[in-house]
Amino acid sequence: MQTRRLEAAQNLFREGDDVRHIYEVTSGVLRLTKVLEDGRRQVIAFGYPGDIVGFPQDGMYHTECDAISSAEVVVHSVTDLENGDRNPELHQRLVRAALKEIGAMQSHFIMLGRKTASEKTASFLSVLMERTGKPLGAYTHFEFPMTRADIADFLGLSVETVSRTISLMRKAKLIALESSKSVVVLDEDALCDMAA
Amino acid sequence: MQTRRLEAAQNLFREGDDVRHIYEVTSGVLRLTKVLEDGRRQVIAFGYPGDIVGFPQDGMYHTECDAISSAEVVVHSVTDLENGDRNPELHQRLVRAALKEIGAMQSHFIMLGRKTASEKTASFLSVLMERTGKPLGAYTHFEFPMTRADIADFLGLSVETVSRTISLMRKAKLIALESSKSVVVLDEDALCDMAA
DNA sequence: CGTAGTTTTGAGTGCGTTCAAGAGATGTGG
DNA sequence: CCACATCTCTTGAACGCACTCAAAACTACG
Repeated sequence: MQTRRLEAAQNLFREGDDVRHIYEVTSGVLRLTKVLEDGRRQVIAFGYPGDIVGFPQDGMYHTECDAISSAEVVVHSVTDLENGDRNPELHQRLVRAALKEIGAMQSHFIMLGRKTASEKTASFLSVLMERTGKPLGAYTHFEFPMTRADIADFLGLSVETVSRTISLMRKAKLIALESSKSVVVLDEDALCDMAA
Repeated sequence: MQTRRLEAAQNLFREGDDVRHIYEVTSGVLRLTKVLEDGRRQVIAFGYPGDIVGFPQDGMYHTECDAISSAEVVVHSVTDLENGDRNPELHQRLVRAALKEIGAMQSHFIMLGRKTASEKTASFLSVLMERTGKPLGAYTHFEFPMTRADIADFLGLSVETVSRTISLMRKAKLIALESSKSVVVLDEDALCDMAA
């Protein structure tokens, strides 16, 4: 079973590259991005451990993929996704991952299209909390490697709006910041309410 | 091979229903929608002939699916998506369709998150033209069954903005309207430019 | 210690929204 | 077949949310 290590900021694949492998994240966090010619960016997804990235279309990757923290991935042959003969069990796992990806993207759609800046930001923190949070006394603590710009490009907002919204959540005592990338959630219910 | 007919406005499945079948559109147009509790809607995709809808996650549909014109679908067992043993050829076709769906959704993301109202509307008409347009003299003509509200919910805009933007495109002589759902594209290049 | 990148905050603007009203289309029952 | 009700589409006016521009505070790194 082949693995690969990535340093923070290192590229895994680019849009348009031929797909030979798909990757299963085992540690660290990856970022999938699409870019318009004029530089506007959209972060499609973040790849956390357990996620699979690099689904092909017409034999090509359709996003950029970069590590945003040092990370490790298991390398799978794309053949196992396309064909069930070679390794039925792995094949089924990959197909299931693709379906999960579709579901996740569908949820992200309504966020991008129909939620306000506050709702988007609260949803984002809420999901991260569910996925990576650890109890800290009565509260929940988690860290994340993405910058405000990454979050903004994920939510379809400007960096300034993300920062401002997080500041508001701080002032409203929903969260506290240990550093700009380390959060303590003080009021989970209020955070979920805000996510709408 | 089992098929099913749907009348305009008829429901095919709802969010939360157990997935037993997935559907291949053979005629007409379907609409996949997600709805927030307060009524805000997001159209995830339109299902045109050749498209496959109803990909499951955790055994459940994650969108509503309604016909927006009379339509016909081929009914496939969800087993053939999940398992390659029974019908390898069909299985492969369904997996490929799922991957295509992921690619299409990724493109839709940057539209929702990073494009302006004009760019969104032009992209929408542009894609529809590519997919369903027929030559009409030097121009291209096509019709579509979705209302302004459907388009708005697909693009993350208000009905009024969609209507206004289309009116602007009319005044700029990029398009002409035969009726509100029948378009003649007068200047393809300008339309593509506008799509950014 | 200096430089470059990130985050925060402030001020002002503009794009797309909401609210409102009228025109146009579609369908139903008398 | 027409009158009426309903839904869709368009257009106008005014508002407000999130944006851009600008600058300062903070952080990381060589």
